[in-house]
Amino acid sequence: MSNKNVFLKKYFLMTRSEENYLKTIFHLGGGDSKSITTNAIAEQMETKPSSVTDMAKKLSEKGLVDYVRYQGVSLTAVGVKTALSIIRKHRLWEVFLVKKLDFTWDEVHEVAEQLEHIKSEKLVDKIDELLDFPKYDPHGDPIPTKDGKFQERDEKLLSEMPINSQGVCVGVKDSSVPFLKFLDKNRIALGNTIKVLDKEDFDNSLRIQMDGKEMRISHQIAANLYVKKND
Amino acid sequence: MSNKNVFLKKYFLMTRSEENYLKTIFHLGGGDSKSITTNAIAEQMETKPSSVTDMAKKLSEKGLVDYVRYQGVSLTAVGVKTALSIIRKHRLWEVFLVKKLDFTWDEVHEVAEQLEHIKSEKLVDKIDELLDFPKYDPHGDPIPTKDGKFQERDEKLLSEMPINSQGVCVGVKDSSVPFLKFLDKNRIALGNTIKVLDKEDFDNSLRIQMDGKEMRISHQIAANLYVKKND
DNA sequence: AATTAAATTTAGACAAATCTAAAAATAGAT
DNA sequence: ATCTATTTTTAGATTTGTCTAAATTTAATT
Repeated sequence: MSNKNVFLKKYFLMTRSEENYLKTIFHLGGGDSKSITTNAIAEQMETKPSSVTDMAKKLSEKGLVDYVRYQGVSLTAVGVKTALSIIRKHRLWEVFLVKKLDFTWDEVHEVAEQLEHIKSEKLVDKIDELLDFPKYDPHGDPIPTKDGKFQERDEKLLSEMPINSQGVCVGVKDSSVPFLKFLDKNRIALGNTIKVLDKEDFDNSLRIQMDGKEMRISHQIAANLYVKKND
Repeated sequence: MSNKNVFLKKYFLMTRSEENYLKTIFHLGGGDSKSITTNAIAEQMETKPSSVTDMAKKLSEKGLVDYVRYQGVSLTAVGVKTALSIIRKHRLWEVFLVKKLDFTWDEVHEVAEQLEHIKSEKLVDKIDELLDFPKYDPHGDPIPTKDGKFQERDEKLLSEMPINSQGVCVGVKDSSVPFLKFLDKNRIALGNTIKVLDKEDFDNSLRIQMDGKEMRISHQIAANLYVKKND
């Protein structure tokens, strides 16, 4: 292997495992120069803290994270950029699966976890174009742009909306399969307009109007649905 | 890990490396119970014969190949089925890249090498459906069906066609990037009708008619183009 | 400030996939 | 039938990513 390739390998080629660590650290908030503990990362990734320590050293060597022994890790600028590019791929693939291949929103995550590691810049850009440059994935999470910008959402949890206000359902906080299946079964989908009719003091459940018909939902549901206020 | 998962791991979950070996053995003819030498496999995969020996033992343990020391390997029925499912995925993804994302036929192979390892039966079937169940990939190679059937092509090399016969260009024998780029540059594409006007005894070059206009091509080109005889 | 509990790291081991160098088996030529 | 030359395998080492168990550091409590 030539010197040049050694350079490339060390600084540009990411293994699947390294990519997964970066993604997890980002999701735990390590992009805001906040230190994330090895324990937190281990728990999230269902691995052991000692394995995380090993990887922390490796990513630190590569300049992707700042790592201080016993203090945890945070992403460097390059680390953030790399994490965002993986998240971008993940979310674009999710949109593709739902929009082009009729996957339901609880089926997409597992497959996208694999597809996000495919290495081809042209492929991602073309998928983006095919989907007409979507801004949000099927769970309502924003898709980072090619240059790593994140468009923030001006949204609220349904549980925080005042009585008589209304908005469009734009995302979920909990994207676990059981929750998504529950939403499907109750015909709650992204894009639906929801109006808060009443709140029950006793259990914080809500009476809402959606697509003309009234229904009652628990606080637990309302606290996991993001709504974009109409006005 | 439960007993059941151990079973699943040993007998169903294939690593990327295992899949690549099976695919290579199939392409070298190991599907016809012909023994393929470790040297041939090593050369094709750009690895060392000793590595192939290790993998041969492992695949043999799993019942995917028959391996006799010093004699080489051939695929078992299960091995053939597995190889075909990988080849099916590879070729479907190639069609997808060309038809839906405007990749050129010399760009698709490298990306398809990655995509072929994505594990989701639903994904493959849906891609197949989206493409309207194509029978051939962009290089003219047949796509195995879901149940592992291979439709054979009734085709000839252009170099073997008699004078004054004509046919439709359906595939390439050599699918290297330089050859594919050459074809692109000379406007030779799958689907074109080609008529053999004359053969030159001296160098075996051909005078052909394609899309109304005449041209001369070398024997080397003609010996790498598959044509389906019209009548 | 000392002690204890919790978190984190180190040291050493393991499995997968590869390699090199040496040993063994096969095939071809005389 | 024997002797080479080639092919193939073995044995042992390496890298990556993981683990367990022990040691170390930090944080919390009194």
